[in-house]
Amino acid sequence: MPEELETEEQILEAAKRVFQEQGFSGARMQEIADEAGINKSMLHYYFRSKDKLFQKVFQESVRQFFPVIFKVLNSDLALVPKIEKLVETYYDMFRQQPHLPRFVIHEMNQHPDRFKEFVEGMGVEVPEKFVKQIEAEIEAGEMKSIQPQEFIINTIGLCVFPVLAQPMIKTVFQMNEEQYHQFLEARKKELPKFILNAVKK
Amino acid sequence: MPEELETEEQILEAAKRVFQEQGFSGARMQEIADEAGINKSMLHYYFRSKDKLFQKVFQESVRQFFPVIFKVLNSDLALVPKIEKLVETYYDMFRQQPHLPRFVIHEMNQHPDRFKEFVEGMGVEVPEKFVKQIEAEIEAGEMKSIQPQEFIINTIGLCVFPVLAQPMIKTVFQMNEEQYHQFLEARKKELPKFILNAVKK
DNA sequence: GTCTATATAACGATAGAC
DNA sequence: GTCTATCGTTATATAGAC
Repeated sequence: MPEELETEEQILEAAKRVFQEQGFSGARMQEIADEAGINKSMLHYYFRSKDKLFQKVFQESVRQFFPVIFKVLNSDLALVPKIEKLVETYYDMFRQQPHLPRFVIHEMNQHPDRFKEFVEGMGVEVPEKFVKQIEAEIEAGEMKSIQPQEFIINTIGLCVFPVLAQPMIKTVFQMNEEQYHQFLEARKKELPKFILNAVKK
Repeated sequence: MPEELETEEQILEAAKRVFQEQGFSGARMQEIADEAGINKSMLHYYFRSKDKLFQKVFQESVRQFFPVIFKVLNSDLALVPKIEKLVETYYDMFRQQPHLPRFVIHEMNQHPDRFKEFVEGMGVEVPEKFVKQIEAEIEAGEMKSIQPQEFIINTIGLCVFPVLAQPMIKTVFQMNEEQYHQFLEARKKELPKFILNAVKK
């Protein structure tokens, strides 16, 4: 019994690595099997088809990418520590799974309808509490007038883009692996300042 | 003679559409042939292999994505109109080729070494003039202290992300095609303000 | 240059022994 | 549950007629 869960879990972990790196059409069932250290036909025994295995991985990835952040947004923190926490949460996630954001972005654009259906099914909504927090700050004169959705999109974009654009950044600004890593580390502190300045009155 | 150029150009245009939408591994030579209205074997006659055809398309896409923007950055405009021009240039580009940024991001991550070699070969450098402009503004006390590379990355990220995340934005904020289009239009005016506020002293 | 027909390899998926 | 062997399909690529 524990054996069964273990194999299934090993497959899912291997599939996650391969799919996130190569995407659905670039991934090979053989490579997933090798990565999991098992036979190719086991993949079909456990998940029937490449598509079904992919769906599992994709849905789990979406669950990591969005709700975690919305949880932070809807927490009870004040604006400043909340943004700091948000940036930190994202960069911790990306350190462990550097291909996660590109994977989600690429695949949700390949099948937008399937994506929409799935996300609506899992009950992701506009982070209402955060929206109200922003509106309150604006009304209190603490913050410039901005649409909450703009603010959310800008914040997530500023977190995600440097990870998506890693090869470009390394090339144009002539960074090696170590320098890029330092760049991301420094950014954890600089980015919240940039974001908060943009809306500070 | 004009015929030959025409066919080759038709193939490249078709390949551009299919590759940008589906990526290298997702694209099918048959689909490119259909899209170009010609026979499948013509693709090999003109470009020998899928990989060679892809390289052509990818390199042209990279040439669109980067240098156009660096040209704006290195122009003689003052900071404010320069940022406005930059945002406008990107969104004009994305309206014509909505899949361009995702394509470049996905594929440069699939083959970072090949990408680096190619970009270095085409002589893209840090936009020095813009870097000096920012340093001058900071020294004059007009602008908060920020690393020029941070500023460039933030600006491009803020332009690109809403296009990459289209399905997510539509779903979470419940927009239809028309509303998403309005959102992008409004953003052309709002985004420069956001960026400039973030660095204004 | 452009077509049809086909070679060749790769991939997802299944059958069947253990 | 796990393996080996193999089927059926699809993809890239080429050969050869026109």
